[in-house]
Amino acid sequence: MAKVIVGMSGGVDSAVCAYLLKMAGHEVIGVTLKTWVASDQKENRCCRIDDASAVASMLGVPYYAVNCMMDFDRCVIDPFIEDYMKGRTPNPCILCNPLVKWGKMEESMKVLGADYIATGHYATICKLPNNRYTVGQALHAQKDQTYMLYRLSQEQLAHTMMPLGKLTKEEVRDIAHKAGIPVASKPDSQEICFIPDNDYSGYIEENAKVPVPGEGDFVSEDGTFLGKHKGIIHYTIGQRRGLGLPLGYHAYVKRIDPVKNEVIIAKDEALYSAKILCDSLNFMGIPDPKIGERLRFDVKVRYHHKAQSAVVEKTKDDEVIIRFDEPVRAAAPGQSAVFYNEDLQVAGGGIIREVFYPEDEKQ
RNA sequence: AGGGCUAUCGCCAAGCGGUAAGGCACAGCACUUUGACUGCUGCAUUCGCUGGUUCGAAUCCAGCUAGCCCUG
Repeated sequence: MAKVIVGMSGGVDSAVCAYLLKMAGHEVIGVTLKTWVASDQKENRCCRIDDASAVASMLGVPYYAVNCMMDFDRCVIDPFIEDYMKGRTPNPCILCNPLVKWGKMEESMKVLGADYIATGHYATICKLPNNRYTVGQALHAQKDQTYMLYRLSQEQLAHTMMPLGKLTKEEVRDIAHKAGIPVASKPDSQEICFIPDNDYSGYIEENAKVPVPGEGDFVSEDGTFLGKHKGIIHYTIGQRRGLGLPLGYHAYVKRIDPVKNEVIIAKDEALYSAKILCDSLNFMGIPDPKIGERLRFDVKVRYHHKAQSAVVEKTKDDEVIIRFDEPVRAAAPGQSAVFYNEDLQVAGGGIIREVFYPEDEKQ
């Protein structure tokens, strides 16, 4: 039996995670990472101390709240805002997990003399024949969260447990109800935790430390002026709604040019790309490839994306070029590309830096 | 005052005698621990008004009204 730090958000999943480990005989300690403070505490969906502590006391386990707002601001919010200002589309959760959540839980683990960290993620931790750790797809594929976890280190994975990986959401809720866990019926969280009203641009405008780029031009791919946009932070690649352009066909954002402050508009069929470049790599199920090495994986380009077969070529230090068998739609710089092996385990991943379209290749 | 042009959903806009495209916006739904993302559904019995021609008109004709442009 081990001493386990359970990261408790205040939601059902992490509550059931703690419950299951306790029932299995582990010594459980609940920890909530306080990442940010909402003006209205009720709005905070990823670190509800009141709910989490209620669950902990019901389970009869020690409970601590850990302040990590400074780290969260520095590691998650600042890069998030900077990315948007550059016309990119970041994934805050992907940075938050290894840097803030695991970072703080590892500290707590050491301080409290625990052996493991556990979370309520829908994923399984696997140790491969090559002795490397990785995360494998959850049984409940719809809820699979491996995409968000690809940046965890070997060290972090080695002492992490994810007991929900082999359960469905329904089973988790069922367990919660039968165990009388207070948050059993709490709705699933969604969207980015620190922007509960989902107003990204409003959030960025309020919190940016430098002036937010203002209005500029919508232009077609050949540079024709199509209208005025509200500022590049309002758009992401592949977006259709909210453009306000009556062009007679569905218009989508194809690229964002932060230098010219332009948003380039195209039809859906022009949004497909078979080649992307990634950096900020993290390899999980395999060791860091050598430069020039080519590997075949199924690659996800966004969280809700079915992985597509592709060849990942390591081109230089911390850079890969991914060539898809079939072009993918609306790959967006700032999002992550995650590589899966044939067993749906994460081999690695990186952040998309550049997306190449057929017309780029001709030049 | 004379000449020309235009008048189709809140907005942009097809239609050119055969029984109202499309887009934007809006609303609802689905999806969601990245993207105010995506997808689906709804949205003019009616074409400035009044008559006329026709089996049949938003589409042709006449008059009226309004806006724009040119000439005085």
